[in-house]
Parts: sequence; C-alpha cells; structure tokens
Amino acid sequence: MSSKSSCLVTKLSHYVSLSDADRDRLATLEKAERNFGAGYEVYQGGDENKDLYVVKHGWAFSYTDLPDGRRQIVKIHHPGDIIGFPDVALKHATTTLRTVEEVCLCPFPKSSLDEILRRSPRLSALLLSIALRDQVVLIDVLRAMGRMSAQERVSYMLLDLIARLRITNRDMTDTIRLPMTQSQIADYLGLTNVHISKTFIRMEEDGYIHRDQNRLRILREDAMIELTDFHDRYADMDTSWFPQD
Amino acid sequence: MSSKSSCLVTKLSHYVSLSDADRDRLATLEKAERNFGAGYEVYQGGDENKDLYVVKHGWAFSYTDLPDGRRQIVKIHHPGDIIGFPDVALKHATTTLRTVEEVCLCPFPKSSLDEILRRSPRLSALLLSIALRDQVVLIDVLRAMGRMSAQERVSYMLLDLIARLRITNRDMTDTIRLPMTQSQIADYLGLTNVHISKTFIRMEEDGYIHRDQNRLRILREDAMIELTDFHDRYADMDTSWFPQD
DNA sequence: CGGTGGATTGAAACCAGTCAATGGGTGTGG
DNA sequence: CCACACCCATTGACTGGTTTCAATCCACCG
Repeated sequence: MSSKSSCLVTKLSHYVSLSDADRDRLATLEKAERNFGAGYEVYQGGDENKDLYVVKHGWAFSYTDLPDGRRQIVKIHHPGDIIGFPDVALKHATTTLRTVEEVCLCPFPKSSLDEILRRSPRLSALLLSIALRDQVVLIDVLRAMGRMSAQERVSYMLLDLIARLRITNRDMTDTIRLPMTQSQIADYLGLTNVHISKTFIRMEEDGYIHRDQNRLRILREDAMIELTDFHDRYADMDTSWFPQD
Repeated sequence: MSSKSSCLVTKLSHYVSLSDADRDRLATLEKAERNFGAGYEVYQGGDENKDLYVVKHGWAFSYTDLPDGRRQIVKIHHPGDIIGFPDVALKHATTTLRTVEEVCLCPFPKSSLDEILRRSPRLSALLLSIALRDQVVLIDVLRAMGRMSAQERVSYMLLDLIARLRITNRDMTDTIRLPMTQSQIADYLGLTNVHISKTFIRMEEDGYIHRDQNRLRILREDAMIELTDFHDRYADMDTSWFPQD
C-alpha cells in the first residue's frame, strides 16, 4: 500500500498518529483516480450526490451561482483536501466543482464513511474535527467578507493559502504559485475582477507583495497578519479528547 | 429520563430514529443547566475551550470582533442548537457567546463526544452530518454576504430563521419573533444598523414584510425565496448511508 | 420625569461596481 | 512563421449602494 504517496494521509498524519489499519482505510479512498483538464466542471450543483473526491494534485474550486449569474466561490481545493464533504449531509450537491488547472482526483463513495464510523472511532473523531475546523475557517472567511475592505480580504486570502500549503509542504517559503485568475479571486472574495486588479497593484506599490507571472511573494507577512487579525487554523488541532481506539 | 422535554432530542429525532440508548446518551448532555440574563457574555473568544452548550430556551449568538471594533456575528443560536461545536476542533474558543435575551443553557464537556464516538456509530454519523450541514448553511450565508444586496440579505436571513424555527415548531406560521436589535442584525449581515433600518422600512413599503413590535410577518415568502434563490437545508438530510448500529 | 437604548431620518463622503477601451500574452491555424 | 482570436490584466470615467455622522424621535424604566 503506497500510503507514502498519499496527500490525504500526509495531511491527516499532521494532526494525529494513525494506526496501520487506519492508514490502510484512508489509502483505499485513493485507489481510483481520474484526470481532468483545466477549467473542467466535474459535477454541478443539484446533481445527485454520489462521490467524494480526494485531490491528488492540482487546484480546483467549488462555487455557486445566483440565478442572475452572480458567482460565489466558496472553497479552494488543494492536494490532500477532501472535496464535497459538506454535501454528504444532503442528497444533492450544493456547489459546482471546477478545476483551475490540470487536476487528478480520487473519487470514493459516501458509503466508505460508514465503514470508518463503524470501525475506527479515532478516525471518526479526526474526520469530525476536520469538518468542524473547516467550519471555523468558513467563519473566518465570513468575517472577512462581512467586515473587511478589499485590501484586507486579499491579504486574508493570501495568508490563508500560505497557511494551508505549509501543512503538506513544510519548507514553503514566502512565495506561492497562484494559478487562479483575478476574476476567480474576485468571485472568492465577493469583489470584482477590476477591483482585484487595482488592489493587487496598490498592494504591490505599498510593498506588501511582489508579483511575477503567476507566482506571488509575500513581503510583509507580519503586517498583513496584524491587518487582518489572522489566526492559523491549520497548524494545530485539539486531539486531546480523541478516543484511543 | 425526561427526553420528552429535550429540544436536542426533538431536533435530532427530526432526521433519524434514535434508539433508547442513544436518546439517553443525548439526554445526559442536558443534565446540568444554567440560566443567564439578557446581553450576558457566557464565554469569550480566546478562552480555553471547556464546555459545549445545548440551548434549552432563549436566543443567543456567537460573534468575533476585529481589533478596531468591527463586529461580525457568525451564528444565531436557537433552542435545541449545540453551541460551540466548531470550536471542538481547536484548543481555544474562536468566538464570543452572548445572549440576546433570558436564556437557559445546558453545558456538557467535550469528552462526552468521546463516549458517543466509541459507542454509537449511528449517533456519530448524525453529529458529523449536523456539522457538515452547518457547513452548507455557512456557505449559504457566505454567498449572501459576498454577492447579495442589503434587501436580499435581509430576506435570506428571515427565510433562514423561519426554516430553522419550523423544525422544532411544526405549526409555525409566517410570523416570527425577532428579539435581536437592528445593530445585531447588521453585525450578522455585514451591514450597518442605519442601513438595516432603511432596508426594513423599504421592504415594508414594498409589501414583503409587516412589523409589529418585535414580531415580524413574512407577507411574500415566495417572492423572497425567488429573490434569494433560497434552499431549505434543515428540512431534509441524507441519512441513507448511516450505519445501522 | 429624566435617562437610556434602540429606531428613524437626512446629508455628505466613500468604497467598490459598472462600463468600455486598451494592451499583453498565448495558442492555433493558415 | 505570421496573423488572428481569445483570454486575462489594466486603466479611466462615471455611477451607485452603503457608510458615516449627527440629530431626532420614541418607548421603556427606574
């Protein structure tokens, strides 16, 4: 079982030590894999809710549209993420999944969760914690959308991206690859592409960031952390209450 | 065991049939109870994360502040809700809990979840589903905040409140009690109290709602559902994949 | 009866949106 | 290999929804 190459195991092991049995359970989730080109819609909101996906590589995002076309991107997915988890609670998908670039996904059926819940209390606790932690992150995004200016929102997004990428990539520096277009960033932050453009330019002038192609360097991370009152929700979780199995 | 009087059991039974053992497990969560006056802060963001709470009666809300005082209310709590669930994943509370009016809460320790995860896969699945459903709801709120006008946001909030209250109160009509101030509503919707006032007046003039004291009547629910593309996330959940115990 | 918190009202300021034109890079097909 | 199309980022002028600030009104309460 090549669990070494599993982003999911890597990501989850960051929080808690897993038994061999649990590692195997997770590895089976990544048995199948499918590749998609850039800008491909894997499933659509309203579709019957069949599979979950583990991201093996590439970026994707989930979004919803209003009837008149306004779009809100609600989550950006990176390697190791589980896609579609929130929809498990419902019968139909609530969001549409779209790839940003070339992506490899591992689909697995909802019913795999059944197995985990029955056999591994410890893994169940971890999955529950991930779901709850994601709620906290959504709440942070909500705060950004409700009460922050454009520059603060962009700063928040960049800090959040870096924090997430650092989990699986410990030697991440202050430079990230940002394959999303400014329109997509706008749809994520509740702004317009025009205003994103102006905000990036302003932030570059002010020395917060430096851009080069689709790579972006954070120059004043501390200032941005203070500006947005940023808290890293990914580095630590409270696993002290977990069942020992 | 007076599980008949338990809002939590009522709320959860709405989704799935529970064994007596499971009902008892839930009932023990409501053993203790504490009363609080209006406008009381039960715990604060940053506090060590000790207890969860089940709401027995009264409204409360969770919020976060930015350093400069901007406030975002992230969740409004009603009877039967579990408060502080998202924070289980972390060591410290991320939000402050404040009562809207006189409230009765039942505190229980995080470790009670341990027991549930080890003993009842079915109840574990339900708790996980609740957490995931709440994520979907947060995503809906996010969409409202990111892409909707003031009137649309207010409409969305009212529809959401009604949908939630209808779960435990099946004979709810089109009239709800709204004990929150306009400043609190503004902090929930990412607007200002002034604009909330103007928006309510406008909506009343346009025949969407009627206000009387702190009671509010929805006159054109269908129009508001269409305006906001509203989906009820509370009525149905997909419990088909749950372990049978 | 004064004090207080909440709701309302109006004027002015501002952040972000809209619209439209321009430029740059990339890939494709002739 | 060049011409063209297309997508994306940029730019500027104008618009507009929401905020800000401040004053007033109102109900409730001690």
